[in-house]
Amino acid sequence: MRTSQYLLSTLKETPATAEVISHQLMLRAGLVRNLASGLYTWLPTGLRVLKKVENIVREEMQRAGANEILMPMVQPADLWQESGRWDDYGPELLRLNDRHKRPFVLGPTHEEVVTKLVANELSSYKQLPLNVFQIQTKFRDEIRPRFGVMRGREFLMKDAYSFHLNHECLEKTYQIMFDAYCRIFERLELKFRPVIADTGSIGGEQSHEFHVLADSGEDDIAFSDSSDFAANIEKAEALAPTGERAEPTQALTKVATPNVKSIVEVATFLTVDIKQTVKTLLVVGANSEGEPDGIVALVLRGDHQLNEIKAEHLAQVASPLTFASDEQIQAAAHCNAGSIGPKGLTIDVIVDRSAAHLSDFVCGANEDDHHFTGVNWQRDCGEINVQDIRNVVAGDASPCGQGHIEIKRGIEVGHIFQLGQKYAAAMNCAVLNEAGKNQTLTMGCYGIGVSRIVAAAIEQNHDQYGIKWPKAIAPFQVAIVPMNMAKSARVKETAETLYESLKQAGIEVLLDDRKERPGVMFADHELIGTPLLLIVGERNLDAQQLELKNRITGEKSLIAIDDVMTLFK
RNA sequence: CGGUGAUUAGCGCAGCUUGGUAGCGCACUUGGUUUGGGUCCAAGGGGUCGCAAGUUCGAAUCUUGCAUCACCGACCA
Repeated sequence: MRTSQYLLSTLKETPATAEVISHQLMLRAGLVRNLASGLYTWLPTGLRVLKKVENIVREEMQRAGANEILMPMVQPADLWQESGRWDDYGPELLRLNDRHKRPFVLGPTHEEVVTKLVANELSSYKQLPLNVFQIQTKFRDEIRPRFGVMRGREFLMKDAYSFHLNHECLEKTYQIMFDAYCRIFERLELKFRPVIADTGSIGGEQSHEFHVLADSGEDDIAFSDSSDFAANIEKAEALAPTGERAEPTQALTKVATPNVKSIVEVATFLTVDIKQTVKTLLVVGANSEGEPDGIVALVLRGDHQLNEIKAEHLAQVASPLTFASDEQIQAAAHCNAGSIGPKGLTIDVIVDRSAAHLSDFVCGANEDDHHFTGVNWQRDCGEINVQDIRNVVAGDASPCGQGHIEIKRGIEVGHIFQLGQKYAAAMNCAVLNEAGKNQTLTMGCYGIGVSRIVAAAIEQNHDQYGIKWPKAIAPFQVAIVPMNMAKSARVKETAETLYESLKQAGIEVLLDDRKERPGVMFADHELIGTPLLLIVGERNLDAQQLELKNRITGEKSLIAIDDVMTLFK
């Protein structure tokens, strides 16, 4: 490709709306352009990278035995009603009507469509297992699109779905996909970790996320400092403190705490360690059918944070988690939010393991501007329901039994699930088994955010001058940068000859034939991150040499023109 | 969904307080100059100042409404 024919579209200045480095560089290097909130056009350079990521993913899926298909992006609503997700999915699901007023959705994922497909196509256990995948645009009407293509509303995703007669067979494919994912991210040269994850709205049993480690990531990942345990913080278990709870030593005392509301204020006012306080959160409860019903109290140690995912998995708590309104708080606790405590509440109380381990602690007195000190669970509150409902924090004992927790940020670029029979059962996806009986299939599903990987790769690979692409996904393998081509016939001829021979060898080469000053060219190529620059100039031509510059290492060296092709062997 | 802020040329911004029909840098066009790290000089082109209504002789500027974009939050107990 010649820059004179190419839509390079680099920007000298950073657009004001771009917050994270990958978004800034994607705009500056001319990879993408914003169309509307969360919607991006891919320019030639960005598309080249996107296609390379896509191809690596495709190759590894095929190597793992998956079949590529392509399903429609627009899906009939009745499929979603059949699976139950028409009601469950919420406003992220963009719904629309066709000209006949028939309801459709823009596909945020394809479990329904693929389950329907397989239900129709398969009839015998002999056809199992089957793994199909597609690489396709998804649409999710995100609450808050941000960070460019990192969390766009429209994005490119690889989604695979496997079908099995039983759970053992699913486990095998799940492991094959787990390994395929590791190979993909290794080929992409990204620093990544598989982590244990929650299954979220997709539903199902076991699940792993694949995270690219970067400070700009949106997820907290909990690691053990002495094993390979890693889990999304949503899922990382907080172990109960070891040892017996200390015996009460203090008398229960009610103290006035005028205008003292937050836990920090309480601890400061009473000069106690924040770890000797508990906070009580009131949330909407759930009845035996899982319908929202009543109010439930959740009690945490003052310095801990509620883990909403863990809380909403509890049978007594409504999902999604909803905090009680001020009126509901008054009705349940007879005081304002700043003074609630577990003692004397008539509603269900669920106590976190760490809070349950305290003795002689401080809590609200369920009376405005008053707290209790010297509270003890058994003595003052009776039997309590203890659960794990907090986020782990750095330094906690690792749930794997080895070492302690460390927390890092990650960008979720892949997610694999053991779905089980949720969709197959809802959509009647079954085959005849060996006994000639109808048997519902067991499913797995496996996603990779292809467009997000492009952003994640930049987050991990950049410097002050621009992007430093991993070799496997660089938009071009090499750029030819001629010095003063307009004035020197020799430079022009050498550059052109080199360009032709590289092109013929199938190498992705960009010839910078613009009439620009060297500094402009260098700056542009550093910005878009081409790994190798071949600099053609009068200076070295007498010796039949070129300058070779490595974008990643910054090394400069001289190379004989005749040896250039050896660089690509 | 709540809060905050922004919206003036392709991009980054000033002008608004104190109303008089718009400016700077970069980019772009033309000519010259320069040529191994974002040259320099000169001359140009480009804006219904987000949209609508109002106040006024007169609105980018004041008022009201709307839209879009972005950031923060959704842990206050």
